[in-house]
Amino acid sequence: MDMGSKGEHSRQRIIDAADRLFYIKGFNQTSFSDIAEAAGVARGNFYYYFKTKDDILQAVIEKRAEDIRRMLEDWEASYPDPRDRLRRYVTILTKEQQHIEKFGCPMGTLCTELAKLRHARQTQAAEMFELFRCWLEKQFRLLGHKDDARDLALHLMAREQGAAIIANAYHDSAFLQREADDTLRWLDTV
Amino acid sequence: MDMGSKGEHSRQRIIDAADRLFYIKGFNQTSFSDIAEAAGVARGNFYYYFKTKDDILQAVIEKRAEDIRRMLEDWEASYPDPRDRLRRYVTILTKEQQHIEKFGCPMGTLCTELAKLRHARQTQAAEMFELFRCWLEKQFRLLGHKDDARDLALHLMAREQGAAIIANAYHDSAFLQREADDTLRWLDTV
DNA sequence: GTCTATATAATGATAGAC
DNA sequence: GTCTATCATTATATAGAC
Repeated sequence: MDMGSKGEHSRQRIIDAADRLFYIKGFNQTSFSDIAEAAGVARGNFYYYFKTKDDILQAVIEKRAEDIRRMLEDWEASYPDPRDRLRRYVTILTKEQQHIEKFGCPMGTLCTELAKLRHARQTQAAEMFELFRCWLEKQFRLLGHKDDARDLALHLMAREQGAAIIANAYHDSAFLQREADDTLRWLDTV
Repeated sequence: MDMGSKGEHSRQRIIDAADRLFYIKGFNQTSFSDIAEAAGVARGNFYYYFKTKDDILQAVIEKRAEDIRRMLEDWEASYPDPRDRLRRYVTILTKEQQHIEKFGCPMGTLCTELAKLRHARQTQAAEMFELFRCWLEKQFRLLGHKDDARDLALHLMAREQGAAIIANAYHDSAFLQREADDTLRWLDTV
């Protein structure tokens, strides 16, 4: 019941800063000093909230998952038509153009990095994908797809990831837009 | 003309070891000690061949580019039909299943990491993609595509990258196979 | 809860003997 | 061309005063 205390504020600031830095610089390339500085917290005080780097990674993943859940709920409330919901998903590429071109997809790049690190939180990070997969699958089911709803959801996610990788490698946000348009056309045929 | 000397052997062993480790562990996560150990070279001796970590990254990128060029030449020699050549490209996903599931695509993951590091060799790494893009574009042109050959090449690359990301995140090589099959069907409609 | 100071290990990189 | 020894820096992590 002490949510307004300085402590909780510091904790949240650390998570927010880590979330941003993990995306921009990568997990392993982000030091405690980087996070502490960005959060405006003394280095030593850091360990009052997070004992290990694994702890803060876990907190960041949980935060991102929560953000995703909230976003999907918003979309579901805003768009009654499942097809419009799927379209909204594709439109991430358009709305996040600038970031994707520079840093790729937050989910995709984190999972890629954790896989190479053979990090214990790898599975947990992949569950961010699962949130999207389940939600997308549900929309495809509402459109009448039974056996292939799951495959369609995974395929749609793969398209977004592929577009993000190429756009990031080439620093080409125009390509991102073309891929988004192409995916929207594909959606109409499904 | 001294290609059989011990020196050149060491240099090549270092490059080969770095190539493998950069793929498996990532560039920044691979230390000089890791490479030296894997190559069977003393840590100090390392600097006789490569002054900085940037130097060895450059050498690895050049090696990978050379491997790609050779592979594309082989494909061109083996398959007279441009459509078969495009199919061969898609089949990478099948042949490299095991590696992709564990470590993703060597090109894609390296470009992603260098982008986050804001590394100077980022552009050079992206030229590995360019080798594929040019070659794929040429095949699409041979199939009669004029204005959209370039876009088709980029789209095909994005598909492979997307499949690799999802397969890596889920450690699911069966998905990789389904995406490969799906892409082959798409190729038939182009 | 917040801070300074510090321990400890690993990193990229150098110097110099052989 | 190969090696050992070492420097400077940075990283994660801890101790303890306030």
